[in-house]
Amino acid sequence: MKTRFAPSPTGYLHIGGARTALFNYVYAKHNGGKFVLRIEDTDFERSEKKFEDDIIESLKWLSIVPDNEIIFQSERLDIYRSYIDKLLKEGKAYYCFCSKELIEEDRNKLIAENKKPMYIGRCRELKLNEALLGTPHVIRFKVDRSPGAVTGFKDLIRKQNISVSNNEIDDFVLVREDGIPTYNLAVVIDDALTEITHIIRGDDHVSNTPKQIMLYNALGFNVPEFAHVSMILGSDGKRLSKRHGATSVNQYKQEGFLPEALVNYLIRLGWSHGNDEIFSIEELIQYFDLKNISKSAAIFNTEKLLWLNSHYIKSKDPFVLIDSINDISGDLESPLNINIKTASLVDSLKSRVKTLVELRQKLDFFVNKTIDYKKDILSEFNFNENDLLFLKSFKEFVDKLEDGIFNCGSIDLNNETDKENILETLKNSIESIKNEFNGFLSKNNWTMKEKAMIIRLAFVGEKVSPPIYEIIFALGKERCVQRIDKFYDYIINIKR
RNA sequence: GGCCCCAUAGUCUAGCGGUUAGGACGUUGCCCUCUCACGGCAGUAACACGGGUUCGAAUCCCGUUGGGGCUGCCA
Repeated sequence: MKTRFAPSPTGYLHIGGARTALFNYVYAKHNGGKFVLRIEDTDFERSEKKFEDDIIESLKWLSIVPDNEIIFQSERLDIYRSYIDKLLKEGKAYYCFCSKELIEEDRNKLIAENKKPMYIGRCRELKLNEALLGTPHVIRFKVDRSPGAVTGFKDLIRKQNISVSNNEIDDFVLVREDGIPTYNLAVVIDDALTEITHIIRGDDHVSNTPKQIMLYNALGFNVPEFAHVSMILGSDGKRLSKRHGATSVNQYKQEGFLPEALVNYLIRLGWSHGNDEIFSIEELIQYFDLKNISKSAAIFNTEKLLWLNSHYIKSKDPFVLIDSINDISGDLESPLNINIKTASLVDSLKSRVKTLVELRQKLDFFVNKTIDYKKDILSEFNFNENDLLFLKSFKEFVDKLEDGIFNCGSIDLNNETDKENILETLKNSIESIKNEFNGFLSKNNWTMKEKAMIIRLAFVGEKVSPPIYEIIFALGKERCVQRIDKFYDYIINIKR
């Protein structure tokens, strides 16, 4: 049992491609089989190394790992040659010397007559000679034209036979003028030679399948099973394209999505397992079956992807999140320091964001040395003398907090037990701050509700933030005091 | 145009001849609450249409409509 994913490196790994790769991967693993990656780079005009790298990298990021050494079709040209010779010798393929212009003329004529634009078979029975072979030519497949001939196959997803009259199938080109085999020939030879048993691919290949089946038969290969997965559509029901937003896997990574979320989303787009929504890759391998793949096309819905992403972000260890954020931060952002203070904020922020990018952004108040207060936000509040008095005594309170509360000692982050202890230490510190702060409030007959906002504004400059105690802990005494001072001056200024 | 495929809420889907048509995202309301989230509870919304078959159809058949794919010396 063996499946494959065979992208052409003419673009970045597309989410549609990622989904078929995923289907192939989990299906193979579910059945204890192998999953093969093959790069179909026979189109030298459009293939690029950077796309090849992107595809391999993106698959790896998604944890879709092939079992083989990656196969490159461009390195297998000799192999294809021998099979072409065989077809030629057996009269199953023929040389065609018609120029592109001539073909174009034929086409236009047929279209004008309201007929299907197919090759008219001018060279089908041509007598060959040396001189002729020296001129430009392609090699075409000689489709069986006997009356009533039909080619079909059973599709594993549609669970029915799909067949087409041979009259609908052109004498398609097997080898181009430059001697490079076309897609239909190369796939068949490679799939057969690598003994692929199940071909799971996009819907857009259904009409190629009969051609390929003819080739399997002509070359004496066993015909594999076929499963055609419906396509992913954009929000307007049209084929997914750049105007629908991100389409490449790497783009999603850069936008702060977790691979688990993308995998989970992609698999659920067209596949189901009862009412279940959340799947780890291990669970997918356990449950996945072609039986439960939907036949109809699915519209890509970013909202649901965001929900899954927030779900996985919430479940992550803060240190892992810090790594992931640093992994995608650009040159403009300074990398996050890996320490307990950052982790404490990340841990608190992770249930408030939907992407890593958003998470990084919400950390700005902490990462940046100082903050700038925004007039449009602060002008919504009417601060008075009492607020100034509060700030004064609050500053005093913070200043008197024991240094030990903020000091968590040095921790070796590579040490797992240390890492475990971190959370405990963290909890204790925040608990201490909470107790001290509540004592401070009740001593003065103040409540959290009435004082939280002014503190939040002073420390973060925004109306939304993580809980107050956690901010105090993360910021540390010195910066807290600085910000209270700055805020005090700021509101005195606007009062004037 | 021709050929092939598809059709349950805004979206992803469960359903496989008898269900109050189930779940999830979204959305709305409430609870929790130092803000925002998270979480909890409740609500909202669907079988494209028309014919058959059958005691009975979202489920089977045919047609209509709508959508997608292919129609390359791209894959």
